[in-house]
Amino acid sequence: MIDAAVTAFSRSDYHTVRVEQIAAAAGTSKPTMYQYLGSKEGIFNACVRRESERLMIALRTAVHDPRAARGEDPLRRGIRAFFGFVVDNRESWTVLYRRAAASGGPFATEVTRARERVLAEVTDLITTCGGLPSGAREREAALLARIAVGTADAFADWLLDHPEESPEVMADHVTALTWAHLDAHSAPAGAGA
Amino acid sequence: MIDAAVTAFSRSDYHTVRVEQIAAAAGTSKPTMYQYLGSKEGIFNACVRRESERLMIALRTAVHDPRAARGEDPLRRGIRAFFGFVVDNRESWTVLYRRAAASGGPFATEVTRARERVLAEVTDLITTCGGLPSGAREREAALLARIAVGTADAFADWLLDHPEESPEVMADHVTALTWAHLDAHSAPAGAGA
Amino acid sequence: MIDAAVTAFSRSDYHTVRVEQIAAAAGTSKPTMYQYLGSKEGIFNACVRRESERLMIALRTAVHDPRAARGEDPLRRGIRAFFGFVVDNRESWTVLYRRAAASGGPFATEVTRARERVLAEVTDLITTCGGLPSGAREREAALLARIAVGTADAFADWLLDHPEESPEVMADHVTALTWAHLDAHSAPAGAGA
Amino acid sequence: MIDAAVTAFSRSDYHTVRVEQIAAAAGTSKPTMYQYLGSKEGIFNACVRRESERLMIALRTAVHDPRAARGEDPLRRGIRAFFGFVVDNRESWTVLYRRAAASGGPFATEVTRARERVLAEVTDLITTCGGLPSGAREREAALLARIAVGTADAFADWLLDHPEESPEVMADHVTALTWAHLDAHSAPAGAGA
DNA sequence: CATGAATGAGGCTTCATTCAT
DNA sequence: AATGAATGAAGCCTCATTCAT
Repeated sequence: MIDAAVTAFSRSDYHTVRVEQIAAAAGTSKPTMYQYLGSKEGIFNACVRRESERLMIALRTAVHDPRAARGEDPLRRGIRAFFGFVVDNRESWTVLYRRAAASGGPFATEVTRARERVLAEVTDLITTCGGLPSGAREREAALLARIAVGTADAFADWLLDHPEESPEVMADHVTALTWAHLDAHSAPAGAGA
Repeated sequence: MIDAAVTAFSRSDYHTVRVEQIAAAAGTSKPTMYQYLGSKEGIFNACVRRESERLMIALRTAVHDPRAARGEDPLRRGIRAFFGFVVDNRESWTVLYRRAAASGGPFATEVTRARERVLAEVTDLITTCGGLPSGAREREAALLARIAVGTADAFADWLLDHPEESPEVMADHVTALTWAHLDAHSAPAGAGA
Repeated sequence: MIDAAVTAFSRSDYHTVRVEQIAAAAGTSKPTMYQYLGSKEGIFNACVRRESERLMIALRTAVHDPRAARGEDPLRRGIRAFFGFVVDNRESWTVLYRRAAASGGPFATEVTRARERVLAEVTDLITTCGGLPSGAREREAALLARIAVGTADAFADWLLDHPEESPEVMADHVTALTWAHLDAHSAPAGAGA
Repeated sequence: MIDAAVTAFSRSDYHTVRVEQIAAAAGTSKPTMYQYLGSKEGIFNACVRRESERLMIALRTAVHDPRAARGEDPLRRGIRAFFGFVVDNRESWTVLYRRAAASGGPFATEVTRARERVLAEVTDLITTCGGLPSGAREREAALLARIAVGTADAFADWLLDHPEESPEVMADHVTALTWAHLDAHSAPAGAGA
């Protein structure tokens, strides 16, 4: 039922999606949805909450995965998981990130917070993984998280037009990019790397 | 009059913005707006068109600026201009990029095209400036453009929460980042850069 | 529900009738009407279709009525039924004939066609009933139909101002008039008949 | 200027005609029209008044025409003139009769009255011309007038589809019809003439 | 409990109508 | 005197939301 809602909200604007549309896609009727989710905003929030949770789990699982190779960088595993999630769950990602970015003002309680939660999680990932060079504080981690998120978003778009690209390779790019920024930050003079 | 519309559309969702609201902010009345722009979609399209144009001009001007230092990289000047535009014209940028990204389906003729135009312009900038290392084709330029745009977007957000940061320095970061990606792309090994 | 619409449309111009007005008269609300009829034009078309059907049925029933006196002219029975319908259902008639005549251009799909359908039905009645004198072709039947319709319309108006008149007697007048025209047409000399 | 209005009002419904449309057709601008006619209703009333006057004059002129043949029936001359007017001035007639018939309630002061004025004039024509047989009172004249008007209207429509018909011959039909009715009225039994 | 049917509230759009030029 | 530009008022339509079944 929420699945249908996620799909719908990922395809169109919040205001463009009609509750009846979601109900039909979910194989039920409007009143039933209202019984369970309370309101349209409730439906949307439920979507955000659930997909948000899924992303968090994917991230944490990847980072703390005991089966992971010892030698691999936890940060790298995290980035890979994050990036993979965005690519594999484009609908979820759209609802989580794009719709949240689109809503101006305190539209839905959960909506704007969702973006922050995503950002916070990625920031946390970067921070706790200790990938930051000496002198880098959490502030830098936050900026880095935003850039990583923006990059992943851009890349997901890119894959739409170029399906032949390998997500794996691209994940490497993003990781490299992140590291590159860490270095660049240490010496923000300008050119080179 | 379009100014008011841009401000409004940057603050809220397309559907949330009320035409009367724009009219009031523009110091005029609804019918007057309809006389000039035809419809709500017309108003929005006008915004997109104008801001789009402003961005293009900013970009081209910066690249071909004869007053620029001889030795400076045209690509760098372009990136700087682009980035500066996003930071200095957050409202324009929101309308141009975020709103366009948020609209699902072929919402407005101009809207989805705006995003592509922005992307195309940046791609063009990267391509024609010859900043790409040997072996890089236009496909890489397109990907790079998306990443640059995503990064700039993420960064503009960052500035909102941290106004003490200097846009200048941050512009350098982004430029560095772009270069970093160029390098990373050549050798996507992973670490260092 | 359509009853209320017919009454409303018979009382005022199409544009003067307010949908809310109809809804109120029907004991329901605007959205309900739109759910069933789709649009204001849909409401009007529904009226035209239904009343049109009623007229057709009244006509055909009268002509083929097996209980009718053997010796009576089918044409006469038809004219009587037609005339009776116009007099007894002034609202229906107004919607079917006057509103259709008033609409300039191809206003509503059903509207202009309604008038033609009425005319066609009456023409058909006259033609098939074989009431035409020798030498009369279908062209004369069509003209005759128009005149009969116009006469009935004029007469219905007359009854409004003179309620004391007996419709029965007047129906005879119209029938006589129709016959008279048939004769007049054969010898359009001018006087007497 | 009124010419343009008459043409416009004959082509479309009162509400469908836009004042700007009339102004454009008249080669002037809206404010100018308002200066002269005061309001949209004023414009319409002016049309009705003028065309009404034209019809009256045509009728009276024909009836009292001293140049007319001595032996010809004045009533016949009147009917002929009336009928000719309807055919030759379809626009005027539409505004005068059809639009008036369409307006329900006390729409425009002049409008509903126009129809009555037309009817009254024709009634007067019939009455004063003394064509009525003994025993006929003005009531019969009024009914007769309505029927004549309705017939003329129907006939004008007919001519649209059959331009090859001669108005002259048809005028004879109508006159014959009128006489026929006079006779029928004397013996409203039914058939024959 | 789950649904078909109903509605209250509100948005976009359009005209008839009037000032400043 | 004639007009381009501006607006107040009002209508159609839609959608989130709720009763009776």
